[in-house]
Amino acid sequence: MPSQRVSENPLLLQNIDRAGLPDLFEHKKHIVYPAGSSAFSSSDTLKNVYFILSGKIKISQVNPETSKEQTLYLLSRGDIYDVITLLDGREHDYISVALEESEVVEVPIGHIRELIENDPAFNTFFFPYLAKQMRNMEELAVDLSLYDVYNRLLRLIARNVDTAKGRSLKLINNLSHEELAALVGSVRKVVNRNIQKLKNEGVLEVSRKQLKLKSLQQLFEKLKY
Amino acid sequence: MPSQRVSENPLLLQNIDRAGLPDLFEHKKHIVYPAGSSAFSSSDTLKNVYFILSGKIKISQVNPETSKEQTLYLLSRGDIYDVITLLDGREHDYISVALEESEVVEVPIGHIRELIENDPAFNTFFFPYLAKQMRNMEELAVDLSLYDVYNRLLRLIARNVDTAKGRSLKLINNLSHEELAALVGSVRKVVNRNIQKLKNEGVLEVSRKQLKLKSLQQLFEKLKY
DNA sequence: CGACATGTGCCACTCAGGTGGCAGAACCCC
DNA sequence: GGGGTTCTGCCACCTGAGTGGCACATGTCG
Repeated sequence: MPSQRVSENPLLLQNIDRAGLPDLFEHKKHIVYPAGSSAFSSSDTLKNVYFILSGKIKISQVNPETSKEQTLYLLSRGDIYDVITLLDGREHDYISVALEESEVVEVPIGHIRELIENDPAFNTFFFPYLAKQMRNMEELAVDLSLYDVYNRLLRLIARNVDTAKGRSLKLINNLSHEELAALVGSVRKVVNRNIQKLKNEGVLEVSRKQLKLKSLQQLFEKLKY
Repeated sequence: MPSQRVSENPLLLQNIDRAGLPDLFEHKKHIVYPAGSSAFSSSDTLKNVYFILSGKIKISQVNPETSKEQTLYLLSRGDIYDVITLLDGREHDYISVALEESEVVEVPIGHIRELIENDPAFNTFFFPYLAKQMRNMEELAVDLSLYDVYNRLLRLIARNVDTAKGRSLKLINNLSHEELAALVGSVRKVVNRNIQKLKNEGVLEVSRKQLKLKSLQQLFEKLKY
């Protein structure tokens, strides 16, 4: 079967192996970012779209005055960046850092625009993905505005319980307190304080760069409201 | 000319008069919400999409514990709601209130989905609109996380300087301090404090339910970072 | 193995911003 | 015109969360 269209697979990247994306993207380019390095930039995403194959890439913004940082997206396998520039063609300010070694596929933005125009199957995947991103961002804003750090942490954990694996948390299981702070919009020491509290309350098990759920029930109890 | 397609006008609602949307939307329904009433609900937007013709509709979320409120969107002429449910078909939690008398056109969600599938001209309007919404929500999250109330207010004002009319502010020019607080994620008294400060600094002119820019230059000076 | 970098845990302190309360101004509508 | 509602401005007070500083634990790598 020649040149299978990526869009014929509604789960997109789920079944694509390391070899890369199907032939459709002739100009695709496989890139590996080492842990700690900065990944694509604002000017890159003006020209290309990036499909994340593995790893973890943090997209954040920083207040130059206070140098406080807020993580906006934590990209991992299956994510697409930058959908905003993809939709309107305008530049988008952000900083990106690979939190661990990460593989991505780079595709010229025009190719994806063609897909969106001509390939309904791609869109059955793409539109709900857009919606998910919008919901996530809305949730971040609501969390920041309506909940204190303790509850933001609880909610972050709850969103990342891995229903399959039970006790370990997906996506946030090997982040430093510094990174967790950037995710919930606070600072390291305040996050630490609250993690200690959660530990004492029997919600979490904590070790260096490792959060583990101790009791799902405890978590839900604290979360009730 | 029979049945003009709405999509042939890239500015969509800009040129549509009170009579309503073109015939394309056979099942369209014209609705007027009185000031202070709640508009469409989560279950409404599961079935219909709403095009705002006039007025101001606040979409917000409330923390049931503290009853603090955060405004997520301030819809006015040209806005479409709810794009998230439109994209993924799933329910979306929110509260809506018409801050002034508002006219909308209700269209069954399936009709718009057809437009998106079949009408590229509609999409040249729709996709950038999506991007704008995403940028706005991102900006809200960043503001909440990285700036204090004083600066959030400054930024809110800056985003609403009416380049045409100079001194009066678009969209936020006739809101109570309570509503301004919900917009910037704070509470009435804190917002009041900061508005007084802005007044004393010569940035704003203030009267009941009326903010006016006093000095654009003053504004930009405070905003510099 | 040992030096160095990174991550964690706690202390004491400060302060922006949220709370409660109240008086007076502005507006609305009968 | 007058009673009631909404909005505004200020006060004093409290508290969550950010700051600075430091000791120690855990990794990493030559």
